[in-house]
Amino acid sequence: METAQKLFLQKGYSNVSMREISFKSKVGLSNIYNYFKNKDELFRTLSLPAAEALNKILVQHHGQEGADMADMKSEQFLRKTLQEYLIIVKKYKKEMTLLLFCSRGSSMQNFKEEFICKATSLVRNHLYAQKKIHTEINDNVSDFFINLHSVWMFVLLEELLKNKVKDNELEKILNEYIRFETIGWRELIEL
Amino acid sequence: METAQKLFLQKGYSNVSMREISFKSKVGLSNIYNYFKNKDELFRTLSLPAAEALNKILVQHHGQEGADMADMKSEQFLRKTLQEYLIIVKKYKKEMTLLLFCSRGSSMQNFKEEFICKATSLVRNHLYAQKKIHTEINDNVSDFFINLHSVWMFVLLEELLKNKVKDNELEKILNEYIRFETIGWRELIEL
Amino acid sequence: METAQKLFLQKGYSNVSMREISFKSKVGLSNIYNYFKNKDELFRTLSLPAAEALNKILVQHHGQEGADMADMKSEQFLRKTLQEYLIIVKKYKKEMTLLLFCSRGSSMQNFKEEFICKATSLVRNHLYAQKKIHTEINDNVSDFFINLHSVWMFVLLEELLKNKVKDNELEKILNEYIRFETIGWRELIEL
Amino acid sequence: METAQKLFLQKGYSNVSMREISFKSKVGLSNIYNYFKNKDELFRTLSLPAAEALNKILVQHHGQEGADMADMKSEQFLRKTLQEYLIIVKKYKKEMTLLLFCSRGSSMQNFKEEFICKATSLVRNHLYAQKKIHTEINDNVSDFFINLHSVWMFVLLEELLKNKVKDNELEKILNEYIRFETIGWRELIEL
DNA sequence: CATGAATGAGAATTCATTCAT
DNA sequence: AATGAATGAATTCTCATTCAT
Repeated sequence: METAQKLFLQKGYSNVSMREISFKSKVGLSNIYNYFKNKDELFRTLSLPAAEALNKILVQHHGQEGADMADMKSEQFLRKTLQEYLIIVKKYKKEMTLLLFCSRGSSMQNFKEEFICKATSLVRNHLYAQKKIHTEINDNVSDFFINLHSVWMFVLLEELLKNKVKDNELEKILNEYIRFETIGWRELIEL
Repeated sequence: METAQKLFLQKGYSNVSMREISFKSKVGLSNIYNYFKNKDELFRTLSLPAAEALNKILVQHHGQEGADMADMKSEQFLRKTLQEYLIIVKKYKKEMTLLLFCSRGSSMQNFKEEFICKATSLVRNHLYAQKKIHTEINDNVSDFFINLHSVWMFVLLEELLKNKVKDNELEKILNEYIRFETIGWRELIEL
Repeated sequence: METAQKLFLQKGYSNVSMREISFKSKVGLSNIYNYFKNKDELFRTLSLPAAEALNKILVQHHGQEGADMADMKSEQFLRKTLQEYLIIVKKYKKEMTLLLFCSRGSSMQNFKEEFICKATSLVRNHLYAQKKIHTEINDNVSDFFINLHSVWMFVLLEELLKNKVKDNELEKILNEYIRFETIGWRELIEL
Repeated sequence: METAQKLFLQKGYSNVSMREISFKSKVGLSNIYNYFKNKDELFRTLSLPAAEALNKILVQHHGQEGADMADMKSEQFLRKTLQEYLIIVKKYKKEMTLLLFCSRGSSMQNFKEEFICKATSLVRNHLYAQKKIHTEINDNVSDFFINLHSVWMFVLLEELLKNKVKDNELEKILNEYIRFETIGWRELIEL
């Protein structure tokens, strides 16, 4: 599994052959198949923790909707969400990288797209809920733009994954991001 | 070439075989090799216009630096840059898609990353230049964040490529984007 | 195809590997795949003539039902049917053997069973039609027994395929078979 | 053994892997090899009772020849033989099915053919013996036809094995069969 | 009596590419 | 400019069997 992880991280799912994993790990090729049914299963096992963690966030956010969201300010909501993501990005760095950058060809290749899709609709719902409360909000923001920002937040995570960012830098980056987003949205929504 | 383009767009470079291209185009398999040395060359030929157009923008921006950039305001600069991109995205829609989404496995697979890298450093230089002129600017913005925004602009283009956006929507989206970015940067830079 | 035919006849579909066919035919393993998509397709191509010929008989018999069957005597019907089978058994000896004895593992493995099933229902219909005309017939023959005889006729063909029977013997055998069947049925039906 | 039996019955010898037997029976894969040297031996053990019972019949019939067969009438002989077969078919239903339908790939795959061959020669001898006693018999019946009937009887057993036949049906079927065969042979032999 | 780990040979199939004509 | 035939290396996966403990 170690070897497989290393290779998948280096070359991506499709460009790593079972032979190579076998050879470099010194585990007999057929022996691998005693532990993993498939090349795909091997990969899935390796990236599962990241996938589960991400899905967990989604589920939790679903639960939150309603009651306590009423008085939640945009900025706080954003910061909280980000922190949740950051924790798992830190915890499952390699698994996350596997899942987001190295899964093409595997059965996980659509995970990212689907996740963003779900996450976006969550954001959209959050926005709609706020509109109902704060009726003065300008709801004339295109769906495309909402979706774009959802992708952007994901891109932020991806870039954090790619670049090795130190802890003190991280805080600064996050503050920049939150300030940027907050003021931007305020401008658009004409709050 | 038509057939190859269609197939590459549908499945991505690695998942299209020369056999399939030959079969569906009714051009003899070995005959293809009379025109293209490689599968890779075939793909490169197909995506070249997009690559060239993107590079051209980069070169032009290099030339621009200095003289007339002095009095260029951030917003105008952004709008102009965007327009340049949009023109080629519109003109080379398919070639662009090929280049950005379907090139994995080919020798063009790193184009996107490298391009963003170059584009980023251009943006960075622009910012540094502005700092020298407008000394009141707060230059305490992390490189990571500058890079992030460069990626974001690219993501915008990608999303425009993915989603079929009508011309009237397009204008709205761009305005949202420019307003958002402008106010965000102004906030960060404390202008 | 020659080599494949020989090997399939000797060992049956599953026990012949593409490697062996390649090796013994001196046709490059991958080259075989330029002509046949599959091991299965190779086999199907080889046994197709037999399958088509058999199905053709079935179709023809369907057409016959009704009008002219009224005055057809059992013996004549039997003889005619048999002759039709014999012609194709003779013509497609190897293909037939392939289809009936060597197809396990291929997509043709159920052909025999399905064919017998269809053939049986044809025989049953013939019998029912006769019952309506000759009301004195004892219709108290079990379905099992009718089915059995359908299988038996097929077994006759199979045995003819297995044993090398000379033409003069063949005639004798057929006469024995027809006499046997005719008197047997007459006895059971109490005609 | 239970699991193996079930699987072999479902899929046939070659299409069941030791892994699957091990997994479904919850007996460690290598532990199976403590009891059975081979996959083949496992299968043989499972189908042995059927094979032995069939062979036993053959041996008994060998002994019988001569003395008491003199005054045995064809019909009685047939009925008696059939009953012997039916008893073991009933007793070793599963083992028999294994042996006759699921043995391809194992060392028992030729059992059926060889058994029929032996059985046929026994029938032939019975016929020759009768010819010597009843000199008025027409001995002009082809060997092929004799063999055919031997196969047919086996096919009867096979069909009984395949179709679930109730006891009352069984009796009727057997009577039909015996009447059919008796009158048929009488016709051919011109008795 | 049982287990977990390992093995090596072999299976079908794919693919980019080449070569002679 | 085109064709048909061929190639060789690679890929994923399967399976019966063995071995040390």
